[in-house]
Amino acid sequence: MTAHQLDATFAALADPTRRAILARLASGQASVMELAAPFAMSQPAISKHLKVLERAGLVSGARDAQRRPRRIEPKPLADATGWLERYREIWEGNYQRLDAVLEELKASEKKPRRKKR
Amino acid sequence: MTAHQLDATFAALADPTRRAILARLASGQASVMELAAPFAMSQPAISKHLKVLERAGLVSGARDAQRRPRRIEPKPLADATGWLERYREIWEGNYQRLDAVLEELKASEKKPRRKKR
DNA sequence: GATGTATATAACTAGTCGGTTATGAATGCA
DNA sequence: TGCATTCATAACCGACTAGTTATATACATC
Repeated sequence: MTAHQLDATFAALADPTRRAILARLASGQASVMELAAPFAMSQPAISKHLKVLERAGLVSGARDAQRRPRRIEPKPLADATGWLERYREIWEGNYQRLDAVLEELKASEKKPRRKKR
Repeated sequence: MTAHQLDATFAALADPTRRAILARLASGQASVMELAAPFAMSQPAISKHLKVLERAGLVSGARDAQRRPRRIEPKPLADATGWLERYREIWEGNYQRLDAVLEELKASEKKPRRKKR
């Protein structure tokens, strides 16, 4: 999983319309018209959002006559979740207190040039 | 947790420099100069990235003389992870086969106006 | 008080984003 | 064949992004 893929995945997730589309697709595939229905937005706008999602690999499309039903692709979403979870335990551990301790250590082992406030 | 907060969080994560900054901060707080060191990028560019991270609430800054050491803020990151995980089991469950079944059902209960391929 | 260091801010630029309207292409149906 | 439906694409626009250089601010040190 490359950095570029993560870029595209998180960028795709950074828009409420696209997140809503993904949420809708989580409950099953849907056509463009079906996906567009809930939004006060033109059909081409939805097609553009779908293109962003497809370019990120989060969604794929089949063909059924004129319809292009889309479905979710779980893999890159799992990768993005995985990236976040790699750091989760560190983030949620109480390292802020540890930071302070390390900072004190660093400050005292060098010549103490910083003034406390 | 509002949609706007999720927007800001995912947008902040959609840049490799900012993800690297977060990864660095996961191992302890750091000053701007320390954060800038690994990148072939000017100091103002890093300050701007930090501003994006702060505006999203992912990072907070203290003050220590001229230095502005930053640390990670786990809460909004946990919220974003939470959003992804809400759908994870659906995404990863084998709903694609189920989609097909549902589609067949829908097609057969209405007048079958669609032609199979 | 002068100088150096760490950081922020301003002004600028090129490129991307998210929307629009208009139009075209593929398909099903009368 | 002709019409309706579904969807994509093109051209355009204003706002934002990610970088730059130059400069200002705040503080420590000499």
